[in-house]
Amino acid sequence: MSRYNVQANEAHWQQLWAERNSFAAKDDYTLPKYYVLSMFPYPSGRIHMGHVRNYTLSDVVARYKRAQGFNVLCPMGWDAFGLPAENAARDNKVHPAEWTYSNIATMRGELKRMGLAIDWSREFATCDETYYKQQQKLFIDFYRAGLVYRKESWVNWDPVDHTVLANEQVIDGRGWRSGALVEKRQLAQWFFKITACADDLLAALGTLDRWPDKVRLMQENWIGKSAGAKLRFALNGRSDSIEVFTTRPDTLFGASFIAVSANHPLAAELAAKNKALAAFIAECNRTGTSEAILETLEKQGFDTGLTVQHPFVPEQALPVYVANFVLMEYGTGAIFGCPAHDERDHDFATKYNLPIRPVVLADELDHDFAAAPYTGPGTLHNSAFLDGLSVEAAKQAAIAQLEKRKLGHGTIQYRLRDWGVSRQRYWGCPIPMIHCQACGVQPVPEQDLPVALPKDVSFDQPGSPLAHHPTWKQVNCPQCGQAATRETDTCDTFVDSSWYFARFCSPQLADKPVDKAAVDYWLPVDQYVGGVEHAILHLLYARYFTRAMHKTGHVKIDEPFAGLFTQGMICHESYKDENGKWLYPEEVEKQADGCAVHVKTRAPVSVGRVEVMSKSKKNVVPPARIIESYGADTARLFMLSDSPPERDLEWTEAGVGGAWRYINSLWRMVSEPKLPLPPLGTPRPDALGSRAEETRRTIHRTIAAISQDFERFHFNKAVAHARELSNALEPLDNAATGEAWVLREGLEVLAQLIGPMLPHVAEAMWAELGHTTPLCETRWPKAEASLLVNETVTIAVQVNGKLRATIMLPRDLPAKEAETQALQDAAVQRALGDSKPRKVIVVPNKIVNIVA
RNA sequence: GCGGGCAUGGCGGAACUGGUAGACGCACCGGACUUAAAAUCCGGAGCUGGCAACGGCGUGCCGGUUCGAUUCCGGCUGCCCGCACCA
Repeated sequence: MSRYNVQANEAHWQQLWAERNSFAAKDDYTLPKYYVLSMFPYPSGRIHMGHVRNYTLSDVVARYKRAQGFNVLCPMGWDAFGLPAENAARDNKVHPAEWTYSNIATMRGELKRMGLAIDWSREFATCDETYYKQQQKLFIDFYRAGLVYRKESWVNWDPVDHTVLANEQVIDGRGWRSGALVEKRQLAQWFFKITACADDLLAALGTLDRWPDKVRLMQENWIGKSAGAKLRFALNGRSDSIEVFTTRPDTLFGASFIAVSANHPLAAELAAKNKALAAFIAECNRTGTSEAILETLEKQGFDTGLTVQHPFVPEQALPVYVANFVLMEYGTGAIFGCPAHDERDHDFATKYNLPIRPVVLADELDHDFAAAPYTGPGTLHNSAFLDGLSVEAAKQAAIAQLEKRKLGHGTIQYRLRDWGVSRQRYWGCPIPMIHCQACGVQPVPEQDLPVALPKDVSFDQPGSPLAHHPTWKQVNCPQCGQAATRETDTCDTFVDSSWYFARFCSPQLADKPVDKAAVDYWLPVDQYVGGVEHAILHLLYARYFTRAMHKTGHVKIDEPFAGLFTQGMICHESYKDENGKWLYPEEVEKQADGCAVHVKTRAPVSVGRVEVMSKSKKNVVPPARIIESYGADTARLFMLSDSPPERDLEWTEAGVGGAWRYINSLWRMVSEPKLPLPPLGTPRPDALGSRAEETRRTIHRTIAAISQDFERFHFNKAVAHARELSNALEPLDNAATGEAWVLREGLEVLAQLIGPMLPHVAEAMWAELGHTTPLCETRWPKAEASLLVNETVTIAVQVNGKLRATIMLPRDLPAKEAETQALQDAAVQRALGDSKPRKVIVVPNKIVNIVA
């Protein structure tokens, strides 16, 4: 029995595709195009199973669309800047560039072994000077267009590493690496004005009909639009006022205090003369922003002794507190507290004995305001001109009155904040700006780009290596020529990934970020595939960046990704030894009794939950090993079968075995066919036996089914349909009735249908069947419409809703006749017994239900 | 706390707009081939009663609409995800 030689075959076809340049996207902009993109990988060192799943999914789409005649662009690149390279540099004394490019080389090799239909000629890494030079140009374009600005802002500061931390890098109030208590500090940072697009980013979500609802909803919540009012409270005994934002202007008459953030300018001003307040503010700033802390944190306030005037009741004075629960980053950093109708305000008022004044009453309910606030709908009371109005009407009326008295105005507030892109790191795109004492901030002149990273840097001391570099930042001001300094911050790596998809359209272009004709043709990406973990940040930033590139004349679209698919994660059982240490799957052997032992020591191993593969739990399987022993097709098949791609997938040895067996049986079907196959191109015999006819129906129904499965990303069903077709071809063994011809037709179609999923074995089958042109260059098969409908149909017959028989009837038989036939069935008669049918429901070609 | 999702055999899952629940596979059981094993091939199988023919029960739980509900509606329960002192 000949076995399919996976290694030789896969190498052969991969080489042939490369030689024939089979997957190059054509720069002929008159062809119908299809742009398939996977989220490009970070070159961490090795390909992991998540990559394999991601690229398999996009590869099926790419190959399917290519077979349909589209000019397909499916590129690959590297999201290559980032902190791990600096950590490697510090720990292993290897330069970040060397570490990164060597990882890229390894991973490129691993990816190529997957047999992906990628146009490798377009590959680049974001750390290539040619790429980040163009990014610097974009940065300057954005700066000139007023989309980029620099401002002082509060940041998470790690006092040990001397660096700013992203919110995600603060764990329980401590730096993720140093473990030091994170402080809040004010620092000058570069920002992209994403909030200016907030409303458009929100509204346009409605046009993204090929995005998962979940992702759109997450972005909607992230943008967090809320309508309300901004209003000023005049400070008693001073000439200034405090501005607050509220979504409940209707409850203004229930106000009993004002609270400002610990970082509010007024708090800072007062703290300068008040040590106790300064201590309180320091305490607030020390507390991290982590959820765990916030949940247990008590509301705390510091009475400033100041009071403000109520805007509608001037004689009423409200105390002003500095409070730990008011965020400087949202609204105006100050609120008015209405304890009767807000949970936090109620907590605060209870603690500090402030009045609770109910102003909204529900009609029927008797609410205990001392115990809890009331936040539902109702009618306004004790509120002067608002009395008797509903909450909604009162909001409008209050805003109208504020505007009339020039005390405030209706406004829209977003949760979304401007995108801070400054990072005090080395391995990133340098922000191309120069600080001049005389001229202020100046962009680097275009002819001086790129601002390249210096090679000679040290990672021994904490803080930014660029800032420590002895000479790099010294430069002359492009405006006045005097000595000036470079910006030493680099860009957040999310900037790099915000436009790479556009660069793939013209990756070698030297003088511009993108070629207009190329991006106008290729963009938007027709199908983007990646993990849900990027549902908010990356996808939102890329949407913003595209708008910014539109405004600066680089592209003419706003939405970069027309279709988005978010795949599930790969899971695996986890294992621990007797000492509670995690073990890799390859260190564990499952025994016949179901118990697991260590391969070497034979010590018992406890089998844990099936969890997302992660290095920390060691429940990972390196794809390279699977591909070496079973081949890329097996790995790909496993990824596609069983679990729908949006769901999590459990990696199991048994599942791999099943995939492997199917690959082999596919090869066997063509290499050792049950019947001698007629030569390629033999015309269909005039007379086919009934089994041959029936098999042809299955063949053509499968074409239709798999085509639809591919369109809908139902790859698990596509695999099932392919296997059904394989099973349907098995019984063909009668050469006299045209079955050999049908077998050939079935095998050819099968090879074509599995081609996008299992490209290597499909090519091997295709060649074995006598074809000389590679399968990947042939067109997708068409189903013969006449074979998609049956002349006879199986009708289910129910008695009182219970299935009692199935009968074969001619298609589209009149209801009356179907009814008669159904009633004559023996099983139906038995089920009816003595009772007479009272009513019969006939659904044509489907079901007859007899109600007795 | 707010927002969203999911729940089908031992397991992953299928069932298009309400119409034969369990396709396809994994694991399992039996048989063939083999000195033996592997590989391969054939067959079985939701649970349950029965030698069988045949019957009962079954899509997390309770209820509703319908001739008919995995599918629609209301109410629970359990898991999962996102956001969160957002004013």
